[in-house]
Amino acid sequence: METRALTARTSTESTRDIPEATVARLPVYLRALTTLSEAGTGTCSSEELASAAGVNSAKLRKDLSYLGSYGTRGVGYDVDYLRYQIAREIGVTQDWPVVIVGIGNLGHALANYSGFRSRGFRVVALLDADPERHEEVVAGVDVRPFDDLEQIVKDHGVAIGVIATPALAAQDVADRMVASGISSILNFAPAVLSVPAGVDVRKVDLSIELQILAYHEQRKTHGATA
Amino acid sequence: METRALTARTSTESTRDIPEATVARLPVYLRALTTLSEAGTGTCSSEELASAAGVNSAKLRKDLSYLGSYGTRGVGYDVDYLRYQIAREIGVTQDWPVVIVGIGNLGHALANYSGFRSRGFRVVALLDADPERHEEVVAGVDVRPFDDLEQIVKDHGVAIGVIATPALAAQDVADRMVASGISSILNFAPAVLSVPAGVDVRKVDLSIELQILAYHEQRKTHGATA
DNA sequence: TTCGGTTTGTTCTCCCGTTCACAAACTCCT
DNA sequence: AGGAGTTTGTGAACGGGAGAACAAACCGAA
Ligand SMILES: NC(=O)c1ccc[n+]([C@@H]2O[C@H](COP(=O)([O-])OP(=O)(O)OC[C@H]3O[C@@H](n4cnc5c(N)ncnc54)[C@H](O)[C@@H]3O)[C@@H](O)[C@H]2O)c1
Ligand SMILES: NC(=O)c1ccc[n+]([C@@H]2O[C@H](COP(=O)([O-])OP(=O)(O)OC[C@H]3O[C@@H](n4cnc5c(N)ncnc54)[C@H](O)[C@@H]3O)[C@@H](O)[C@H]2O)c1
Repeated sequence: METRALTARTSTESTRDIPEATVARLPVYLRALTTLSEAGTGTCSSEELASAAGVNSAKLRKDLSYLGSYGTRGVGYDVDYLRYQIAREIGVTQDWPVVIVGIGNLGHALANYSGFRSRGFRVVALLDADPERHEEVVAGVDVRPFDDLEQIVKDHGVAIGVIATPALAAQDVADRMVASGISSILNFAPAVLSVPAGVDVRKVDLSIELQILAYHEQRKTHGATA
Repeated sequence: METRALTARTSTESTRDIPEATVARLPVYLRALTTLSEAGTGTCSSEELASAAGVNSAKLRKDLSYLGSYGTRGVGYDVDYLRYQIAREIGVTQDWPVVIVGIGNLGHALANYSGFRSRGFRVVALLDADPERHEEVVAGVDVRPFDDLEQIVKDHGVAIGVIATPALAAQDVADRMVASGISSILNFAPAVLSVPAGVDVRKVDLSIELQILAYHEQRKTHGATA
């Protein structure tokens, strides 16, 4: 399921491979640190940061230990320093160009989302197959034909693509993205995407989340009435 | 992290507790089965279904075994029968009323999302704190004041709430939801929510997903240039 | 310098999830 | 009826992650 190997480890690199579960939590820590920093906090303990991030403090410390020893025993972590270290590790110290394909209901919301810019991502293009969409300008970016994909990816060095088309079109869009050189895809369409090794796909599926909630909800109420 | 206990197991119930990882995959199987059914497929093997769902066939079989023995050895699974069994287990054979709070960019997209209805969820109310929103009608449902929450939850027996407000308002909205009787929350705001035991929270965070992709992307390109 | 208090980094153990591998069970053909 | 071929359901091995617990390291006061 995961993309492994292909990255030959050079000896000098600090590439200890960070567990996937830890990688998924680093952005949460990053956000918590940003909040703390904006609140004027200069130093924080693992307990405080863990609380702000909603995790166990032991887990937090273990996660951070994969990056290195950035804390001071008896004191805690320097908020801004740790924040930079995590940002660097994730790779959001500089902006990543992103394209969004499928500018319908969801695509509009994504294009208007300000959280992109503030977290290291820059929407360089909005693409849609429907010619009627091509006159529109969303959040300062104009909607362009889907066929412009290759050129845009090449021009801006885009590595990350977002799919917000109907499910039926998702696989085709993914194929075109991969062919254009995109190697990371965030998929909002309720479809299972098939991509070659070396390409990462993450999916966000609203219906699945709701169904998981429904399952637990059913258990709760079922137990109450039984 | 998880809400445990509180549900006393009565002996007659068929409540073998299904692993959380399996619960998260059942909706994926459900969708794959629906697709197969619509394509006219009457029977399918674990291999076929696993392929359609994008998972390992052994994992699929083990997952399904938690529900019961709904397959036939040497043959496979009856698509419609299995689909019904999974739907029943998840609890989406009847509709769940849902409220959405925060009808901005994202809230509009969610309200317009047709995938709700088709998967067992019905949006019974759209709520927003901004009075200027209250004249609007989105997807046939009119936007109402946030203070109507308690009454709507009571009237419709709402158990599931969706938060699409700015991060700063999310905790307040969650508190009001819980106080109103909602016990499952889907949170789109980038904030860590604190809720009492017995309330389930799931979060969908676009920025985190992108940052995880960026991390792996950085590794890929970094390995190439080194 | 020494000592008490604090907090990190890490080890160890346990649990959950994944995957392999195979016996049991079913169909179909002869 | 019997045997060959197919597919499910599950036992067992394995790997990874979560959490408890503690030694090492640091600060500040005396
Ligand atoms: N709206 C939501 O809140 C929501 C929530 C979860 C998931 N989704 C999923 O996100 C996707 C988009 O949802 P939506 O509500 O925005 O749908 P939509 O129909 O409003 O928008 C889809 C857009 O994709 C474009 N499109 C179609 N085929 C294309 C192609 N081959 N190449 C490029 N563009 C193409 C269409 O022209 C349209 O503008 C769907 O798969 C939906 O299931 C939506
Ligand atoms: N737009 C996106 O694509 C996107 C993607 C990921 C996450 N998010 C997150 O989703 C949330 C909503 O994003 P958005 O772009 O729709 O923002 P938005 O500002 O367009 O909409 C927010 C809405 O919430 C309402 N609101 C504010 N405080 C409220 C309160 N206390 N009670 C009820 N309603 C309240 C506002 O009136 C507004 O209509 C944000 O937290 C954002 O970070 C958005």
